[in-house]
Amino acid sequence: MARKLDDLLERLGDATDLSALDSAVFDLRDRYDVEHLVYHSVKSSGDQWAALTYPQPWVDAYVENNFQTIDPVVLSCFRGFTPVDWKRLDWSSRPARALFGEGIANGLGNQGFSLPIRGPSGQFALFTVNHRSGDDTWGKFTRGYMHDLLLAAHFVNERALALDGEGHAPHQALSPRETDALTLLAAGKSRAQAAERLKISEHTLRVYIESARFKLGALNTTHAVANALSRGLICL
Amino acid sequence: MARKLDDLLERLGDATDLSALDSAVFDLRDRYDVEHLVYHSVKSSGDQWAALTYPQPWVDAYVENNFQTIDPVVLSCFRGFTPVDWKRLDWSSRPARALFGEGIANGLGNQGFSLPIRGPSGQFALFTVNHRSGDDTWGKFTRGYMHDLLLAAHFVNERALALDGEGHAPHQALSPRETDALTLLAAGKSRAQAAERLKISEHTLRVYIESARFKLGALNTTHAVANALSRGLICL
DNA sequence: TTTTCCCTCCCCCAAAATAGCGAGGAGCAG
DNA sequence: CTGCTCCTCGCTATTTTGGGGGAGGGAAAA
Repeated sequence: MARKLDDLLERLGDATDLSALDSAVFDLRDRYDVEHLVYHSVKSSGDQWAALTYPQPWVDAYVENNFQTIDPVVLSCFRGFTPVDWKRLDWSSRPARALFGEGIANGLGNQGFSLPIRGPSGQFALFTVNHRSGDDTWGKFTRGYMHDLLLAAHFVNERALALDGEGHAPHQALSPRETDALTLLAAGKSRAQAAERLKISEHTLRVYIESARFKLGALNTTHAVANALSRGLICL
Repeated sequence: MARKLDDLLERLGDATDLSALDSAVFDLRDRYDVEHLVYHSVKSSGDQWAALTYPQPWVDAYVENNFQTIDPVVLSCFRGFTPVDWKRLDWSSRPARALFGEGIANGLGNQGFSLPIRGPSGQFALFTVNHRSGDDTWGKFTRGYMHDLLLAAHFVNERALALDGEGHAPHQALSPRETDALTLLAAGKSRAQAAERLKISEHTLRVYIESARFKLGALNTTHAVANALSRGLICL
């Protein structure tokens, strides 16, 4: 069963652009005979984008109305790690029910599960399998194909995030002291506290912060820390 | 081949404590006949911990010397999304070479690949496969078992993060305005500039920053921005 | 309906960060 | 040796933030 995936995963590994991903997603949908598959980059440094099989009117409506801010699937995935089965979510709130109804009206299936994936700079994406079936059929389906689709999802996600992240700046390295300084500031220390911790004068610390700011092209300390964090130059 | 994993994945899904994970990791190692398997929670709101088959002396040395701050594997995974093959990393720096030599001396294999995984609150973990072989054997091994082990890795990671995250407060979400404020500050804007951008008074903006600081338990603006970034609450 | 958040605005003053000008020594590569 | 970066320290003045009070309207949930 998993072998059914091998050539596809191979293709994904070699994918150099997003259209290859897109076609892979369509291919996956046909192989597993589900209603829809969606790869959706919810939060990213660049533009949001997606590789999906949803009908365009639904996508447009979703984007225009900023549905991701009320979609229980997105919200739940965003604060979790594990795959989420749609039917275990709380659809009780009014906007959520409206969203679900709208989806059905636009050709979506009533069942689904979604998988959250994160990148190093706060990128956040979803991979969703959408299907039309009763609860028992759906249960059998998830038991049978969950592993396959998760594996596929991870590959799609990895490839997508990698492609998405390719443009990111070749970061300038910080000196050890600069790293120390920014790390302490990111931890909430004031300049005086950080200087004390590093056993140097506050003025010296200031020099490090300024040179780090310069190297990172940052306008102030907060900006420098934010940059360093999102580039992985420091960590909390 | 993937069927070899089914019962293990089943077991993992039901795992309710870390020892179950631990035994699963040992089980995995035996099935695939590799040198070592490592699940390592590098960054987490709680304590760092791991489920691994490395010899204890090596683990102790690693922790004591804070090797994760110079380990190319950790550093590379931290700024990436995709699985990393050890031999494609830059081992040219002196401390890195020393680290590698120490590892070999402690019984580690010379080959490996590692997979980064992230959780919603900035948790960051690694799953590593370590093996002793020549480059060609290793190439065959990765081609043959990569998919299996990735799948296993994801399951271990998901389970581990879920267990790890169980005690953590479901961190308080920021209000839209608070998110806006922190996002602009992270982009290097001053309070005045951010207020202008949001078309509100600077006083109002300050209220948002303060309440965000309070919610995040941050000591100052920089701290709040760093927290929000690493928790994925804002992005650049 | 009441409560609870969220958004918006205002005051004052102390504390902290930023900007500008400096200086010298250590270590390493060409 | 010369130039480079890194590390260390000093001063003053200005700008920005932080902490402490408030207050009212609106929307959504309990």
